[in-house]
Amino acid sequence: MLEKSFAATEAEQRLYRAWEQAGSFACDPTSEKPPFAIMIPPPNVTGSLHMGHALTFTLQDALVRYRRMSGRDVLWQPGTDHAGIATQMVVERLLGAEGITRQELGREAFLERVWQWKAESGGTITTQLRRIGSSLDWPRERFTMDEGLNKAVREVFVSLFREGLIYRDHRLVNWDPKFQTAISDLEVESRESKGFMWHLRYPVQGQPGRFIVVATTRPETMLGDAAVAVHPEDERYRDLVGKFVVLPLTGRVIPIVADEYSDPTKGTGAVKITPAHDFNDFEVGKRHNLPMPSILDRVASINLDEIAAELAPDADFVRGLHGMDRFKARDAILAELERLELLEKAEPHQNMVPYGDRSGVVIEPFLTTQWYCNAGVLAKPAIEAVETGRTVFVPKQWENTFFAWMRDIQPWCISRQLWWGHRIPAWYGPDGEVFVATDEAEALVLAAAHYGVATALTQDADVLDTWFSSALWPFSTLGWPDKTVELERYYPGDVLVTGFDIIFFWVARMMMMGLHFMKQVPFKAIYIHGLVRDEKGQKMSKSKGNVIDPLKLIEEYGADALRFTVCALTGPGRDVKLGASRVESYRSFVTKLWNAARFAEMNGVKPVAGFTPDQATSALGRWILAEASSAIIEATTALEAYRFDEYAAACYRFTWNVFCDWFLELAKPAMASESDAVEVKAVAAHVLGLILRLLHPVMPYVTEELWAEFGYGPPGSLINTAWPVAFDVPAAADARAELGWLVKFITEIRTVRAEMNVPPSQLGAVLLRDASVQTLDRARRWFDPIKRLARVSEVAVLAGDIPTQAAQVVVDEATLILPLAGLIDLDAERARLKKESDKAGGEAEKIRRKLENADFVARAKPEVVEENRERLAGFEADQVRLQAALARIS
RNA sequence: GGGCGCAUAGCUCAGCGGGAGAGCACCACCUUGACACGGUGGGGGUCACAGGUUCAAUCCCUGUUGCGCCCA
Repeated sequence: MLEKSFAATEAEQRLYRAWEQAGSFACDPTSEKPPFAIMIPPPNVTGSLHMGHALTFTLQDALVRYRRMSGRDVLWQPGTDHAGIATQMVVERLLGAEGITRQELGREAFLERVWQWKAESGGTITTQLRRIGSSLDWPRERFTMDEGLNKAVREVFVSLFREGLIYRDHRLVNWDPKFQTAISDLEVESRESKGFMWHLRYPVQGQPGRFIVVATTRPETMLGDAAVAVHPEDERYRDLVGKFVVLPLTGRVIPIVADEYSDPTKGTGAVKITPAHDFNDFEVGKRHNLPMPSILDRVASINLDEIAAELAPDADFVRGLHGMDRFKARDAILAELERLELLEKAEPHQNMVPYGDRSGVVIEPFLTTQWYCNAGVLAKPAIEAVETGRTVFVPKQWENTFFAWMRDIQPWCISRQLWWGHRIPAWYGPDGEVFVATDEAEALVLAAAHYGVATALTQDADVLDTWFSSALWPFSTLGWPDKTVELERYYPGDVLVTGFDIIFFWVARMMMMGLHFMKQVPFKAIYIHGLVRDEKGQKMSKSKGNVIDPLKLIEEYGADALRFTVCALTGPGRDVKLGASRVESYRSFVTKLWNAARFAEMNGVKPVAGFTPDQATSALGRWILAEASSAIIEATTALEAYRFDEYAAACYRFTWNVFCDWFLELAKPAMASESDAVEVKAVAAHVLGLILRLLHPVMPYVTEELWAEFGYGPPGSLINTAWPVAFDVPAAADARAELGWLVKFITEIRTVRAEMNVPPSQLGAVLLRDASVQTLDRARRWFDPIKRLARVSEVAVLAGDIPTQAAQVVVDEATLILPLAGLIDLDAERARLKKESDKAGGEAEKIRRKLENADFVARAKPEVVEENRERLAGFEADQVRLQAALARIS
């Protein structure tokens, strides 16, 4: 016997363990079934489960469970990525607590510590993914730093290098002075901040007293200025182009150049050009062949090495800046310029300042030599794959975002000055010659060939961007570069599920690498979901304090409730606004299902071996079976279209509003009757089984629990039970018509009784007037349910005049008379009938006007015209009957 | 500045060329033989605004306003 309520926590742990131990999540490469593969965008190994994970993994798990039940051999590939910076940070922080730095420890010992940390703590996220029920194929779990994946990384690097698609280049990168590494422009967030636009006066050489005023937000970089640029068409400065200015403080002479980058409408129209410290200036510098001195070092302190030779002999102030922090140097330089009367003004200014998203410090454009990948070339096939529909975005609009980014993709800086990551497989000879090879032995062979003698080499100290290895995930996890059965079978994957914020990160890179190395797209579809926000629609963030912990929600309401909530709220292209109250209200649905099952069990409902829908003979049975079949179609269609909201709604509606509200209520008398009980129970069992199957992808625990409890199959077997398919029910249309009538009949009586404030405890008679034989028949047949549900003592044909005190209701051709002596307010009843009649009249009038329009009748589709004629007839008939009812009591 | 999206009941959102819907919240009644995490009934909307196309517009087009996001 089922407990009074569902003990989610206990069931979740027990069932998940059972599934995992039974190997229920495993794919089977030898299977005859068609494969279905989802690669997760690997979560960060340092991460812990947040609502974003809860969303994406719930949706993926629903898809995966649905496909598994639909007879596909499902591979849902789990794993994590090594998250270079994040992981290194975590371990450095631990070392910090012991009072040691990574440098003191040394590279090798440090990496050992990272692996040790990974072994101890790297499983947090994977444990938590189990909590929300993710049916990932755990024995196949991979890590981007695994041996096999490392092999793939080296293979790819060498291969792209030899094709000329990976190369070294000296250009600006986004430099994080805290971590002292290059970072991706995607790891940089622009924050609006209140700063100043400082106007600096640069003296024109040879024209004493004449200045050119440049406006800048970063005065400290003036030490590295290589030119002043003005717009070629700017009249104010035309005569100065080709002349020089004496750079204040340093005494260096730099040219005034004409370049369209300078915007005459902004600031003074003249801009200082610091090629080594600004991305735009870098381009200007290249156009004009300017020197590019850096004046900051790796930690963003002033470094004069590259400008020392050109410093004026008396530039002691500048010499004193060496080693000073960039922001202190800014203050010092401004003070000095002011003293020299070279600071014309300082205007308050809103500007965008780049910050490292992990370090939180201001990012510096920094001139270094790094490894680059020619993303422009790799992007072309990826763009084409989406253009030709080999990969489709769902919803489609996201392909615009993808195109916009891919068509303007910049060279991808793939080297990082970190220790934790895939070491770049490049070795240098004593003269700096580079040898790229999959391992050192091969590099030594190359070097020996190059130099003519065996030559010792030094490996590049840097590691690759984490996304370089994540990009290979869709095929590296399957064993590439080896030709494995898995690779053959599960590549390309069916769908990648992720948030739109990830399009640039994994999606784009996986597409590029997948197409280049596998010659096929990595996934046929990309389903893009929204972000999870709080109930007010605010982004969740620690600083706002509005973060919701999915594990807490699971503890409080159960994983099924959380999962159902997520599905129900996931519409296409919409963010998910989620709060505890939403989960709480959907938990009611879990409880409702539980209670319905409990009721069924109490009434001896049990699956009947060999029962099929075509055996049903009763209208009630045929009706609920036909409704169930419709629900199967709705749920399946929704899942096929990634409409998680519609899937959830279809299940909810059928279970609650059809099965519980009507079928079970109507079945109560039948279950108690000798003659009808057998069939109705068999039907109930059948339909409940269908409900459990339909709901399993979204509510795996409660459905699996009930599945076993009722003996539909052994414990833990629902996960591998076939997804239901729609079926025919004999005389379904008749059953639907009959039950449709019954529902309407009961509802109408309920409505009028409620409006007349008749207490439910008081039963009343229903007298029929003008009822057809069929209606009389039905009323007789369904008397028990009508009695129960509409609080009716008897249904009879009206004999003679209607009682003086009665309410009247029109149901189709019949008028129902409810004698309510002592309970009815005749004025109120007249008002009610008049309102009803007016409503019908109003509708009728609207349609009549439409039908009187010759254009409408001539041009509208015939079926629309016909439908309107029928509706008009219906409203007119209702109005006539309501008028008649009104006349009888006036 | 460029691009994308959104605006429908108090809230969250479906619908999307021919009858304005759901869930939650709200109000009233009901401890009826699974369920008060329940049952029954009800109220509530110039479908942002202004034009246009059409026999017909919440739905398509244009513009306006407001909000959100992405890119520069």
